[in-house]
Amino acid sequence: MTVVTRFAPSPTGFLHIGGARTALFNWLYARHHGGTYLLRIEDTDRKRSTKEAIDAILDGLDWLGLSPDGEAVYQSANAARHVEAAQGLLEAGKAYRCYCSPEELTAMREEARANGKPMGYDGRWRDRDPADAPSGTPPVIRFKAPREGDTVIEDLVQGSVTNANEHLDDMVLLRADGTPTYMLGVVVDDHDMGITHVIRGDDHLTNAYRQTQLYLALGWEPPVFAHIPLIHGADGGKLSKRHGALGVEAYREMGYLPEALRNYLLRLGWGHGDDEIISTEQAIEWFDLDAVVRSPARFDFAKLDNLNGHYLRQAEDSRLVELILPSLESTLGHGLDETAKSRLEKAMGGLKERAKKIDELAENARFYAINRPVPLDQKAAAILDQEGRQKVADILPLLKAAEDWEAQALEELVRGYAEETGTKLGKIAQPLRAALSGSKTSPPIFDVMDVLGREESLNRLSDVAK
RNA sequence: GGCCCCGUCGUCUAGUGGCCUAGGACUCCAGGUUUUCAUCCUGGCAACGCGGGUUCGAGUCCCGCCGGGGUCACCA
Repeated sequence: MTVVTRFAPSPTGFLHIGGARTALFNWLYARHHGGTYLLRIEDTDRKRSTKEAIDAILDGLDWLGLSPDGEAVYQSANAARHVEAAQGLLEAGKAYRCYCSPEELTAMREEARANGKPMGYDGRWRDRDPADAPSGTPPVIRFKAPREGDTVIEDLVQGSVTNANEHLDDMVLLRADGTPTYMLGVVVDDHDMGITHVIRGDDHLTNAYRQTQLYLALGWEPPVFAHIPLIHGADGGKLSKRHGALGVEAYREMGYLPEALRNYLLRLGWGHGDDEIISTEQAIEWFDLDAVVRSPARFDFAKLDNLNGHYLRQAEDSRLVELILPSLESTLGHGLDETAKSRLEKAMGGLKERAKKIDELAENARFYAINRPVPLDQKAAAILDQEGRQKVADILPLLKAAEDWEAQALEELVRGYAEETGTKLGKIAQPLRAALSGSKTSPPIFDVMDVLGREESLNRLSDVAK
């Protein structure tokens, strides 16, 4: 059997982090088994679905490298097919018309709650004579769910889970306006799309019982289910879009790399021995549902940051330059010329070692791209006091006379000078750093001079020398 | 409230009856390397929710309790 998975978000909000992980697991499972990974937009509720949300989901998946195999399927486009399935059920006596008004339903629920009874629909129209139907009230179509026995799901993550059928009420298949509900839509679409494995958040676990009953009533074989635990916030509470969870685009804006987020998400709820840094190729080889943990995990930015730092150091310099350009240009207020870009690329090796996120990287790189005079931050100004400026002035002639303007040669030059004058290297390096970068920290100072070039370096130093 | 699921360091996890005086990673702390910062290296703090069983032996199996989460729509 060829594996076919799907990620099926509803376009009522952004692609949040839990959804992203669900997509990742579906993608990984399909890749691992040489199967197909599809995307279906669950826009059955037309009123709450938005174009913006659909775009955000598509963009988010694309950024994460989790674009589907083939075109996205829109559930709303299959409405006719859903209605057809419901009609079939009605004709077969497996569904019925219910004329309860919303008010009646609410009253029913309140009474049940007051009496401590299950709050579901009580099935009052289940076996009622159609002749009792009130005129002028369009009915909803409800599924005639089995009332005896149990529904058992052999879930690949949760194991064998059972629910007594008496706990499940008769769900609505077709609304009074004739439109299909999500519950009907998923079943029909998953069947029609040939989905073999339904991997989703375990908030859908109870739906799986109902859906299994529907599959059976329709004469279809249910797919294999795998319900993965939800991701919680740092406080242990539910992390959902309703509680301020962030969309993946927010992580992108915060300066995270997609491969880092993927690695982090992978380790949230799944493990492979002591392995932490796991490449996508490796993940495809190792991933399977049996290693998915059953308890919910909390989201931890500290670990994400650490992972991101790792992937940042691993990334191509040219790619990193492209990534920092937008924020750099916006804080600088102007575009960068080729000189600046090539400086950045040359400096990137030393820069990426010192940042955990893209925004931080951009900030640290800024001094390479600015025009003189270099603004000094507080710490740098303190270093460049009378004495500091004097140090710069003292060594300036030596640097001006340097034959070879290259990191190693410059270092030898300055070290020689330090030795001759009996000064600690740090005493000279810090003023140079402050003058050149405008702050007290930067990549190795001789590398900085190398990247900046003779003219720019000397000019920046002259600016502060007295 | 009914039903379902979960419970190992602060966090993510390894652990499937003896290899566990519970391992790894992140965070934090202390050292080392170093021209700053960061990287890197070394070391340290830190956990089986509680109570009963079963067993020669339990983090691992069973029961109860407690705690957390999910779900009960003409939303998805």
